[in-house]
Formats: sequence, structure tokens, C-alpha cells
Amino acid sequence: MGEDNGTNVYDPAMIEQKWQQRWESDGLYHADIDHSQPKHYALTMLPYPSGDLHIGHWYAMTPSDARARYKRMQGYNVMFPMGFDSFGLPAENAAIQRNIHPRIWTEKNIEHMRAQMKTMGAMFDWRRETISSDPSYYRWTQWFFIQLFRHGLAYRKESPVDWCPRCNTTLAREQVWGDDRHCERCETPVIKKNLVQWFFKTTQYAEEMLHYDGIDWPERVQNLQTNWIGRSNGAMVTFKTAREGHELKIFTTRPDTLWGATFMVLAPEHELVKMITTEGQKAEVEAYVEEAIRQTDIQREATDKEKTGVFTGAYAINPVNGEEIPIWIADYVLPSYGTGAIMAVPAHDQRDFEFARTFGLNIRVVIQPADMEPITEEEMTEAVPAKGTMVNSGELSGTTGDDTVAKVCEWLEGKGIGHAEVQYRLRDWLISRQRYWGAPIPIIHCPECGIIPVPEKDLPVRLPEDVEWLPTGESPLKLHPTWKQVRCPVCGGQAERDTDTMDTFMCSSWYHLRYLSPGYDKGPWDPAEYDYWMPVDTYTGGIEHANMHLMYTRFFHKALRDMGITEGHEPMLQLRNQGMVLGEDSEKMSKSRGNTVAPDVLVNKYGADTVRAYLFFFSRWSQGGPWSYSGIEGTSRWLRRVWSMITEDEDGSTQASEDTIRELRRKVHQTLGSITHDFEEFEFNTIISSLMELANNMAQFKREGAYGSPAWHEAVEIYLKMMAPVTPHIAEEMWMQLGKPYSIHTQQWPAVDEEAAKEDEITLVVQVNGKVRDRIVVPADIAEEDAKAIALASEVVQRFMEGKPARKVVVIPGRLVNIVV
RNA sequence: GCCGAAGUGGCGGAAUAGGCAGACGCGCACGACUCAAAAUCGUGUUCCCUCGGGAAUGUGGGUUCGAUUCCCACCUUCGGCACCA
Repeated sequence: MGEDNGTNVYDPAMIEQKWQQRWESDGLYHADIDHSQPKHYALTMLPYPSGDLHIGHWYAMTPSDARARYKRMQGYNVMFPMGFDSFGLPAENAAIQRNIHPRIWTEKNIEHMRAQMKTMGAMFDWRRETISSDPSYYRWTQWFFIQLFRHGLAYRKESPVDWCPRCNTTLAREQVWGDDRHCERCETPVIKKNLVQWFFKTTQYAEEMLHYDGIDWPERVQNLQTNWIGRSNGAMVTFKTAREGHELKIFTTRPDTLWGATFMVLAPEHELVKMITTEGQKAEVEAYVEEAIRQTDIQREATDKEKTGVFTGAYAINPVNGEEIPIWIADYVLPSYGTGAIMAVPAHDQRDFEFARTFGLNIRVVIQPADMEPITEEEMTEAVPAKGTMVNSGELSGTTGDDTVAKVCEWLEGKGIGHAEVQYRLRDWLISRQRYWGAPIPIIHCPECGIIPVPEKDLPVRLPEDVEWLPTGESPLKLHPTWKQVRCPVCGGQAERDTDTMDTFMCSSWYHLRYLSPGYDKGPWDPAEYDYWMPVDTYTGGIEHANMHLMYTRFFHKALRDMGITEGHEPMLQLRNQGMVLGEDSEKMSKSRGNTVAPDVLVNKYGADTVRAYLFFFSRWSQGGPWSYSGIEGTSRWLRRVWSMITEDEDGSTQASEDTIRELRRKVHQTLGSITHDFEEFEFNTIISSLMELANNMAQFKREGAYGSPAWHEAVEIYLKMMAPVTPHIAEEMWMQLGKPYSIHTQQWPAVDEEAAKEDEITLVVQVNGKVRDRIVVPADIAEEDAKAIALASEVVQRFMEGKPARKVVVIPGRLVNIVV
């Protein structure tokens, strides 16, 4: 063993480069269809090519890689692809600031990041690399748009949408964050604009997306998605205006309070406002509407502000009791939820209560909770939202119990004035972006024929190369002199292309499908590849995508399923989320804080294996946490120790005792058992601790003369196989130095020898009144009675029993005896 | 306000079908090697103590022979949603 010059020091830079080249030239990580093996599609979220790989990328990708490698050693045919989500704004900003074409900027970044990524030593099959800004990719993104359009799932409408004044584009609801409603990307507060935009009907799948049957996704993600979809049960009830008899539908979750409705409120934007406002109220109403629309969402949605509103002069008839009640408008009613109109029940809804008190409107109690004193309108200081017995509610007075709402719905239905209804908070997905660097929306606007999809044979609709960005902030596609000029595919007349591009989340909704066959040109993917690899077995990535990418991709899959394009109900069976690596100051890493950690520098100093191992080790993967430069020294030390333990001969000629050999094998197989479990559960930190612990034990056994024994050879072989997924280079190098067949990464994951792992002796813990008083080494299979006898015989135990008789003795076989006196 | 997650040594974190709290690592201390230092190796390291023990997993209760783990209430931190009818 050892190098020619006699020294054999661990030189990560040398061995990592060597093996990366060898693996690549051998195509060791190529994943091809092989029906003789079970498949495993492992996927980690693809990065945006920002230009520099940061430690967060390593944190997301290398554990995912280790898991994929483990699966491969378990006998699965594993595909682990990588690509780039390469459309998006930063490319365009670079174009504006530095006068580089977004395509060139993106290509350069991809090239650089690909090279950086290769230093990770991950098992990416680069033949399957997919780049979403490539025309061969966005051709199919556009094709999907057309399929959605044909199936009525893509539509255009004018509505008030969120506009980022800095990015000069509209944003989806999910991309507007925080109390100040800022742009997810540049943090500028958004404003509202009334624009005609394309939407996808995500709401059509709201109900289905609430169900997570058959998928193993974290509760947390399910929770976030469920909250975001925001299902609420209630009733739809039709009121009518008193004079003209206009229908006025409202949604309520409390139909049991219908008899307490003393007025109605419409959103200022409600279509009926103009029609019903009386001549006398017109001026006041118009002024209010104008003011409401002018306000920003933040001003308008501030929950702590005083209630404002205006009477329309009109009245509605409450269908449950025929009462005439006034119709007001107020900005606390949102146009975008329910029907944009409510019945107001001030006695039982705090918002309505405040409104009623501000404007002196009637309050009527119609619910009496069981555990409260009888409530009266005069004495109320706040609304009583609790459920209870219906009172003052005509023939339904006295109705009570958990099913009150259901009973009322049934009654409403019988009368033909309403029915049970479900509302969702989820909105349709706004996908139009007024920017250049995205997939052009493949639509032609013809003055004669209307909205016409680009014929599939004409796809892709390519982005023009010769573009310039004007300070107006408008999209170069709109300003381009000729690009939008096109013949209508139907009538042949002069028409115009849609100059908007698609939200990049559209590109990432199906990238996992393009990996199947990135070069395929007869369809978005090769059906044979689809049949073998789909669905994705394990998907890993950041939790921040719970309400964006992960919802869009589910929507996309379900929509395609209903068109007969995909199969199954979900695209990704198992999802796991990593946490975030923070700076040493426990703050989020950022250049402005100066607390970033550069992986390239670390790789140069320690080698990729150490960086990988430290990232696995320092915290629970799902949790993340602060980086530590002194912490990584510990993992570096561990790898150097393992290196010398395995590659250096032992000088001494001691012969290990049988006990030592037995103990060595026991530790090895016990560790194998726990590491196997940890790989299944994504518990990477304890994989490393177990490996460290075993290395400490093995070093001890080596000193005791175990070196060179069959048990030692077995231990080393198993040790290297367990290391292989986490530190692939050093494992491969030591494997080779031991003369084992290339490659360690194609070896079978070892099986636990249960017999070897079994303990012969255990330390029996003896407690008196629940406190540990003695520890006695006994045979592992000791009988309960014997354990009890030994425990009671202990001198220490007798001292603590103080001569009192044992009232009760609890024996947990193999663990402890608790004596109660 | 609503939904969810988390509180364990000086630090990062282990341990939950209820059974030895603090694995593993960092840091620190001491020792070996060295002229010396670094590196490396070894030993120790929750706190208090009258060296018999005692206390301790955010706080207070409860269930249990026994609770970091289960139940109730509260405090703190973080994430998401929020005039959503």
C-alpha cells in the first residue's frame, strides 16, 4: 500500500480531481432505462444561474446526492439530473446595467456554475441537463400553454393586478410578500394596475390540491398549502334589491345568523353599485369609490383603521324574513373574495359590529351561546361570534347543536333562496410578465379572428436577438420594430404577437419531465422514458417554494393528467425540505452583511468531501443553522484520521483477543444498522456522528491488535461503503488503495449481520424510586426474575432502600429494574 | 387574531412504541511529542456540593414505578396567513 515515494498523505485536491475525471469519462453516473432493475428518480430543485454557486446550493444538493447514491447502492437504477432555471429578471437587469445580452450573460453563468457544481462530486447525469431558456425547451413550455388554452385552463381577463414598479412587470399573488406587500425578488412595494393579463385556472384544482393522499410530503408543506388554498364552508344566499329586484348574492360562513342581518355591504368595485345608487347618494358614493380605488392595498387592508363607508340609498330584501335592509358600500369588503358583497350581522361579527356602531345601524342578537348570560343589543360592547342556539330567527328559532349550519343550509335550499357552498382563498395564477427574458406567450391577436394560438408547427416562438432596453422600462418585445408583426394563421391578415412572456414558474412546473429526454423533439418527452422513470420518487428543496413552485407543479401535473398527457395524480411522491445555512452571526447570509461563505474557497482548503461532510453534520438537515469555520475543522480532522487509520499499517504485533474481535464486529454492524435507518430518514447529521464514533472505536481496536484480522478487513470494507455516499472521493480512493474492484459506487449496500450486532451483556440500570442507584453488568438475555434478584441483592440499592420492603418492582427486560419502596 | 414549528451544557446539536439526559463535534483545561510553537496523539469537561450526594431538558401543573418524550395552561422565538365574510 502507499505511494511510490513512501508517503501517503491525504491530498483531497489531487484525489478529488482524479476521480471526478475518471467517473465522468466512464459515464459512471449515466442513468439509462433498465427494466431488470427497480428505478429511482431522485430530484433536487434546479438552480437559477445567478453566476456563482453559493453554500446554500451545496447544502441543498449534496445531501440529496448522498441519498441518491445510497439508493443506488441499494440496488436501484437511480437517475439524478441537474439543469438550470435560466429565464428570469436578473439576466435582463445585467443587460441594462452592463450592456450584456441576457442570453450571453446566462450562458456564461451556466458555464461557470456547471464547472463549480462538478467540484461537488455529485452523481449528476449531465447528459440529461436541461436549460429552460433554450429554444428546444421553451418550445414545449409554449406548447403546454397552448394545451392549457385549448382546454380552457388559460384565459385572459382585465383585473387589478400587482405591479412591481422596479421590475416593471406584474407579479402573481404568491410573489407578493409581507405586510408592506413587496416584490418577492427586489423587495419594492407593489402597486395595483388594471391590466389585461393571462391567468391559469389553478382554482379549478383547489379542492383536489387539498388532498395529499398517496404522497409522502412534510406536514408543514401540506399545512402551508392548505392555508394558502384557504377552504371555507358556508352558504351562498341570494338577496334582492327592494326596488329593481336585482339579484345580490352573498357568501357567508354563518348562515345561522341570517336573521340578524341588519344591513348589507358591497365592495366599492361591485358591479351593482352604479345601478342601485339613488340620485341623492350618487355624489357621495362616487367620491368614496374613487378614494377606495386610489388607496393602496396596504392602506386599504390595514385591519386597525376606522371603518369607513357610504349608504347607497338602496335597500335589499332579506329572503329569510322579508325585511328591508339598507345597502352600504365599504372598503372592508374585498372585491376579490366571495361575491364582493356581504350581509352584515353586527351582533355576531366584529367588523360588522364596528361598522354598525360607527354609522348608527341596527344590531340584532340572533344567537345565544349556551355558556353566556342572555345577551342584549344595548349592552353589547363587542360582537359575539360564538356558536349557540338560534333566537329571533322565525321558524328556525331554537335550533341548536353542531349541525346548526347544515340545518339552515337545508332549509335555505328547500326555500330556493340559497345552498351550502365552499369558497377558496386561492386565486388563479397570473402568468403574464412584461419582460423580455422569458418564454413568449404563443398567442396571436388578430383584429378579425381574435385570440389565436400559434400553430404548433410554428413553435417555438423565438425571442428576437436584436433588442434594446429603453429607460421607459417597457419590454423590448413590445418596442421591437418587427418582431410582433405576424400573419394571422386563420385569416392570413395582418396581426400582432402577444408581447408578454410567461412567469418562469411555468418553466419549472415541468422541468422534471424534460430531464427524461432533453433532446427529444417529437414531443415534450420520450414516452418510453416517461413510462420507466416517472413519477419522481424523491424530491428535495427549500420550503420557500411551498406556495409557489410546489403548488404550480402539482396544478400542472393534474391539468396535464386531465388532458391525457400525464398519468397519476401527483408528480412527486416523496418531498423533503432542507433548512438554510446562516452566517456565523446566525443571520441570513448576504453580501451586504459580509457573512457569506464561499464554497470554492472551502473546497480549495479542505476538499469537497470535508465540505460535504460538514454540511451534513452541523445540524439537522431540515433545520439548517449557523455556519462555523472552527466546526469544519472537526470534520476535516475526522477524514484525516480515517485516512491514516485505514491506509497506515500497524507497527505492533499484538494479537487481538476474541472479545476485541467480537466487539469490533458488533460495533460495525450496529453502526451499519443505524446509518441505514438514518439514510432512509434523511438524518444526515447522525450518519456522520455514527461514522465518527465508529472510527474512534476502530482506532481503539486497531491499537488492541485487531488490524489485519478478517474482522478488520470486513470493518474497513463496510466503513468505506458507508462513507461512499457522503464522501465519495476519499471512499473511492481508499477502496482502490485496498485493491478492491472499481467502483465503490457500484457496490451493493452491505447487510447487517444481526447475530454479530447482538449484545451478549448489558448494563442493567437499577433505580430506587425512579433514581439511578446502581449499574450492574448482566447477560443480555437475563430472565426477569434473575434481574430482579440481582438488583435487590445490590449493596448500594439496599442502602437506598433503607431497610424498607419493596412495594413494587418494575423490570424492563434488557434495560432496567425500578424498585419502589 | 388564526394556522404551524421550535425552546436541552460555554457553542452546534444527540437521545421520543415513556426507561442510564448530554452521543458526535466545536471550544476549553491538563498531559505526551517539541528548544519552542503549530500540527498530531491521549485524558478530562452540565451545574452545585460539606465528596455522602443534590439539582437540571423554557415556566407551572398533571398522568406514571419512571417524562426531554404523553396531557393541560402559560412564556419566548421563528415561519405562514390575515377586514377572506
